[in-house]
Amino acid sequence: MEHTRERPVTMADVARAAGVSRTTVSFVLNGRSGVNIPGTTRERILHAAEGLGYRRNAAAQALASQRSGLFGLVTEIVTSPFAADVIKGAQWRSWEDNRFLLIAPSENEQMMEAAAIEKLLEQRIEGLIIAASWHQAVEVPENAHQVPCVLVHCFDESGRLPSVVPDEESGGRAAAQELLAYGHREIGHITLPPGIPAQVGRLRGFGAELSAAGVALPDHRIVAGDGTAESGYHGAAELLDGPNPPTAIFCGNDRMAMGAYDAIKERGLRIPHEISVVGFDDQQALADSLRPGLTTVALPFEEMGAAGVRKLTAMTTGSRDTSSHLALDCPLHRRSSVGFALR
Amino acid sequence: MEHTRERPVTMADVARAAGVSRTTVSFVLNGRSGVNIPGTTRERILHAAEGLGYRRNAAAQALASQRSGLFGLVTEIVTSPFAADVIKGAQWRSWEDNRFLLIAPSENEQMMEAAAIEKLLEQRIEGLIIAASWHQAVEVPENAHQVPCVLVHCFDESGRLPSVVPDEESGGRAAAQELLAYGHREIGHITLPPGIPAQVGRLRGFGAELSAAGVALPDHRIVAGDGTAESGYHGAAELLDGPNPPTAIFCGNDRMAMGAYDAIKERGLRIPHEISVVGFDDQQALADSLRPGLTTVALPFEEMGAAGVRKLTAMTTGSRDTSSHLALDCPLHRRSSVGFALR
DNA sequence: CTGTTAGCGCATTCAT
DNA sequence: ATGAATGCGCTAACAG
Repeated sequence: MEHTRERPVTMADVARAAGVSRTTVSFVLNGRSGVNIPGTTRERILHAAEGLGYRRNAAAQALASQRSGLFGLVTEIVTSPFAADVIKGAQWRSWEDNRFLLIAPSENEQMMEAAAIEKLLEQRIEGLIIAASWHQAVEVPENAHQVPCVLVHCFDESGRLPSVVPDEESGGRAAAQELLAYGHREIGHITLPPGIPAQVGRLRGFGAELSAAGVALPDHRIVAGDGTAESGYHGAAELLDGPNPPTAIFCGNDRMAMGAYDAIKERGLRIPHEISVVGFDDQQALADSLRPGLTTVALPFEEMGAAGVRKLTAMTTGSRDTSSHLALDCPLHRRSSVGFALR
Repeated sequence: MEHTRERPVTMADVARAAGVSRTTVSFVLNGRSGVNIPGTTRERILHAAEGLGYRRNAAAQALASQRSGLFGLVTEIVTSPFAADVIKGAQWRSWEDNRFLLIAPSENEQMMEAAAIEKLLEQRIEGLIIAASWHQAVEVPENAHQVPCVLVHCFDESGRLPSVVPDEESGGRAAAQELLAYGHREIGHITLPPGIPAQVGRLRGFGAELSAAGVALPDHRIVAGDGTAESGYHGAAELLDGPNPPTAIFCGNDRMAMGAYDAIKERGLRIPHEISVVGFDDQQALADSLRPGLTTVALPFEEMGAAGVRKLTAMTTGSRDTSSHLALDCPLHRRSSVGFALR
């Protein structure tokens, strides 16, 4: 281990070697526009920098220019299985934009989140992304407002902060289209807790698409769930035990689909031969353990992360792109739980 | 959007408000040890900082102290499905250590990797982790040596750099234990390309465990694969079509297990009732699409990421922990492809 | 134990 | 077009 600790070469060194001033070096190395520097001088400087092994010092540059080139992302990285995808999208986009992304865990405790943001602010981030683990209205910590901020997979009540969310309706429509394509016309739905964006959007999109195809979704075919496997089990039981049971069930999320599977199997029905199931969320670990594999609607996490950064970039470069609210499509992820309708 | 751009509060401001010098403020705010400052003075300073809304400027601190508090991680984030887990582990550990982790994509092109590291070095990272997407010997770019560096999921030929790798043998043993527990004694193995660490270790551990249980693994039960599904198909075919076919097959990786599934189903055999299969890698997307779910050995990515950071921390704090090579256990991930032996 | 002084490496305004 | 001067906010000797 011999990281030879020679004094690092600075711009001054380069300037001296090239026989020009530090200013000139700075201009050349940063490709400053609006300045015309003789080609030979340019060459000489570049060559000297190369030869000396000059490397820019980001901290010094940040301090002097008051721009860190950093974005921050706060998310529940350790507890949320989705966070990784948001990070991936945001990270990739940041890198492409020639910026680094600083990640800080929030883990849902309001205090921790503010503290995490505080640390990011110490790093003088130029923009902040706050990502939630489920589509909801959030209370943004006060200190988040000290820098351009965009919300991902959430939004603030007041609507002042720009946000990137999944288009839940598009997901509902995708689910409906799939079931319709397989000939289903007797369809049931188990909802999420009433009022939350996911519940409202998924149901609305689903209902609209069915309706457009002339298929009814009567009230008795819509049973209320609460997002748990338990409620999925009971919801499915209710749908199946009633008169004229549906040939397909669209579950508001994968966890409920899991419960529905149990109720279905308990009744000796086979998926997808006798009944089809579509979930929502595309939770790997879950769809992984279900037999047969669950066809489900995915949330566009990676895209949301990338879109968040893109919006931030637009904001920090002053482009008045305050088309604040972006909703991204939720694509269907086919596995094996949808089959042709028997009736 | 009114991020009021007042002049940020500096230490000088705090010092003035508290009626002390900047040095004293610096000492107090950084909890500098070995200095005894009157409790009242401390209070006064802390209070002033709080009141003025002082926030440390990381760039300035980094510049002056020559320590950035940053670690770098180079990995194939966009193309490798495993990278996210390494990042998660490393990110979490870094945060706990009060450091930020800077991520840079390598995507396997040697040139890009050096360039990525170069950017990290501009940020004056204090340590670097290079993570590979498969267990291999790597050629470390020259510039990586300018800072403490640890390799994750790979190692350098010369053995000079510390590394954290999976204990492939432990994985082989885990696979053997599972099959033995289910009563199998006629077992086949499809190997990875000969010579690579994963091939050597997995086979060795597997063979050793069987041998310890008095079960033979004759040469004709070991067929050479190359890691592709195609080779898994052919390998399984060879094992099944020979005289005295095995009741279980341990595949060197999940992709080959996938191919093996095809050969098995083609011959009318049912998994796990008539034949058991164990894979290696625990590739979500793959195990996800296989029916029945594949029981497979997982690589400890998250742990490796965390261990990498821990090692880096030890190195940068001077602790002479040059117990350079760390190998972490590979645990079995049970799904549904292992059943009781018929014979 | 506290304050004074001098950089850290770079950007930038203002002369030349 | 280039160079000199100044400051970004903080740390770290060294004095007092």
